[in-house]
Amino acid sequence: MSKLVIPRKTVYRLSLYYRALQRLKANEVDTVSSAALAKAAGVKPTQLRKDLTYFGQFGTRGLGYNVAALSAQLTEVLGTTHLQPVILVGAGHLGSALLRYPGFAKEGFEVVAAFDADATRKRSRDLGVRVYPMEKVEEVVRKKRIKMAILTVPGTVAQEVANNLIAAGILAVLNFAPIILQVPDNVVVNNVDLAIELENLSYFIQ
Amino acid sequence: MSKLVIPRKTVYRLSLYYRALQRLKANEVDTVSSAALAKAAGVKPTQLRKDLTYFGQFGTRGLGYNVAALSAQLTEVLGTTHLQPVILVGAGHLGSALLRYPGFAKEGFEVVAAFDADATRKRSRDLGVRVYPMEKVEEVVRKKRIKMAILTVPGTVAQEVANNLIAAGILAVLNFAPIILQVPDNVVVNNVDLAIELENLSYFIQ
DNA sequence: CTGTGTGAAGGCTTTCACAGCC
DNA sequence: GGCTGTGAAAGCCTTCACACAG
Repeated sequence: MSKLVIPRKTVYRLSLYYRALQRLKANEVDTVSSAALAKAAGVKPTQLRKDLTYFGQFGTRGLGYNVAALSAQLTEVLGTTHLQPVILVGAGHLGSALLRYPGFAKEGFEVVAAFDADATRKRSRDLGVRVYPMEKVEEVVRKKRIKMAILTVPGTVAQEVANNLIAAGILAVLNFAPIILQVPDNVVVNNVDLAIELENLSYFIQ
Repeated sequence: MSKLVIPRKTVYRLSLYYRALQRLKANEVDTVSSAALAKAAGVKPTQLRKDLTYFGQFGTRGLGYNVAALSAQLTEVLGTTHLQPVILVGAGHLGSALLRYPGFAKEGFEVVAAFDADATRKRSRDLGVRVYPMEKVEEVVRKKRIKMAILTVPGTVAQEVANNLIAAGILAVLNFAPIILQVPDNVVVNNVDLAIELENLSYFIQ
């Protein structure tokens, strides 16, 4: 009922809160105030409280939030209760590094297969997952009903590859190529553009 | 005079426009309408025009924008006219991949040195830049007057390492560690959190 | 007295609508 | 006629102020 009314930015911050809660849990803290949690997440306390009200009331007045309970609620809202399979397309330098990046598995994502135009060149290194030739991508996506893809191919072919992925059934793309993908309305794209992040930083220290 | 009033989000989009213009230039297009450029950058035409008015008038009514001229103006505003030296701290999988990533140099950033707690383990591979032990970081930052750092150390030590960098004179950090860094007001941080981006995508395809 | 929940106010961005110029 | 430049309106998000609960 409430899902569609949660603002995009709030959803994003929920992940930050969740992260911070995991750290608190690891430190065996079991209650936290909005002030403390907000600081850990880099936001203002009122914003944290407002964000939480979008999907319920979880705190105890005068006390704060129960770490375990709030954590569970966030998992629920974010839909990260079950593992989500992901493919990686483009096993160059960046793609290979991401395959070895432990952060995805830690947050509940499993990279089940990787694809590259030149599958053989990468197979030799141990990437922990099989690298298939690009031609296989549609077949695998369809068969395993994969919905999410990490796209680390060169910008020149990114749109074309994205089109194929979408045709095969991919609904969400984490795009590292430095172009804006044109996609249908039902497909979500998040862009990670490292050069732009640097450029942006450099502006603010001029 | 105008720099401080340009909204943060506008600055970010200026980089997108710049990118799109480079592609147009490569294709020898020399005039572009706000509609076409906006599409390439993934925004609405009115937004593009509004963004540009923050620092001047560059178009010709009835015609559009001169690609080369607008491109030059953006370089000016973004302060990317001269090369900006950057250091990379933490040469693990992700850090090493970033060292080999051609996108930084292409956009005017030179990674001049890398640092790692275990400097020797990485030196063997050809990363195109020297990997120094972590203890050297303050010295290098001070001597070379480096202002920007890419932080790819584990989350557990990220805050501590960031403190050292800032003490040495770093003013901007591109942070890949999955924590929110607490920094003084004069320091800028941009966070890139790959797991959160994936989590965010997964929410929207539930 | 501490700390949450929330309507209302405020501020920031985006979008509209159209005047102005080529 | 086509397309930019821009004040005004709308929309969205954040912050405030304070009621309320433990």
